[in-house]
Amino acid sequence: MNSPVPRYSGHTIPLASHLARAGWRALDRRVSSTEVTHRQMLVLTLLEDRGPMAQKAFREFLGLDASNVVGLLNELEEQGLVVRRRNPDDRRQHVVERTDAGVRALEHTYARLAIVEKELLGTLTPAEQAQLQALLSRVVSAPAASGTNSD
Amino acid sequence: MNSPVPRYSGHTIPLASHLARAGWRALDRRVSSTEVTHRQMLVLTLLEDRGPMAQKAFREFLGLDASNVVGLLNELEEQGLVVRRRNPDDRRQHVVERTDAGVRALEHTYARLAIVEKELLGTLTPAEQAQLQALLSRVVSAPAASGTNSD
DNA sequence: TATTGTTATACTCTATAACTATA
DNA sequence: TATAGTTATAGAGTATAACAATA
Repeated sequence: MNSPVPRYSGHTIPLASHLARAGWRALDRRVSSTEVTHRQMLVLTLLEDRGPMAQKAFREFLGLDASNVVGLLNELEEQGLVVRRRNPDDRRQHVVERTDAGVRALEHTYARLAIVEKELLGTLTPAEQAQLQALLSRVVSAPAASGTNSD
Repeated sequence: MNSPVPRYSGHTIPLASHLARAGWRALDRRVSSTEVTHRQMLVLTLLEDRGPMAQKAFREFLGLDASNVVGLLNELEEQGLVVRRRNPDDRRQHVVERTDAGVRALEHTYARLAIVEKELLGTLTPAEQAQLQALLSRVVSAPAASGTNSD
């Protein structure tokens, strides 16, 4: 089929949403049962980018509710991909850290994601792909787009 | 807070996802009970972009499952924002069309979306915002990124 | 027999509130 | 009293399969 497609009347958020949905669908379809879901990947990625951190931070940076973070970390801990340990300086906090298996699992999933992105972004030149990524990165890094729930 | 933020290790899909999630959250928070949800907006937008169409098309263009489309259209029809009528040439099909109220509701929601995007994309110059939108638009319009469920 | 749309259903994702343990 | 994390629960979003009507 020659791909008639919504234009979303010139707005950016619906376009980003469309790309993200297509990307996650393609990724989860490609990921075997020994690997991680796309939501688990977000958690592992944040740990890769920023090192061990308290659970509170996942809520802030990922825009996830605290109760979701608990469930996601439970899954990852059961699979042996992260560990939770108490912070001795403030025993209310759990410091979350990746295991070696967690590092490997993320790398494995990244390989899958790279394939998906190659397919989805294939109409853009490499330079344009880099440009798209840079623009999105700046937007997401801006205060307003951080996952803050304004609470 | 000075907004430390995930970098997602240089991938595009997670960045698009982050922006989309932040955008929908901000939009739905801003939308009153007399307005439409962001998923309903996608349906109305497709009708605006492409005119009256059968329900099958929503599945293809939006990447939504057929059963979801039914529910979404039920909501919109109950609110009087779309109408379904049988296609006389193929009585299996329902042709979906916006009502005047549907047109107005979409315009109203677009005004909200414009405010949200102004906030979220504010770190980019207008030229960069246009560039981002153009790149996303090309990606989404490419065959691979259409909501095709490969079935 | 194949297709469009519908229903029933279950599973995933997200949000809210009440709770605990620490501070 | 406030904060980090947990649990219970409900609601939104999504996917699968069986079905009715029509082709």
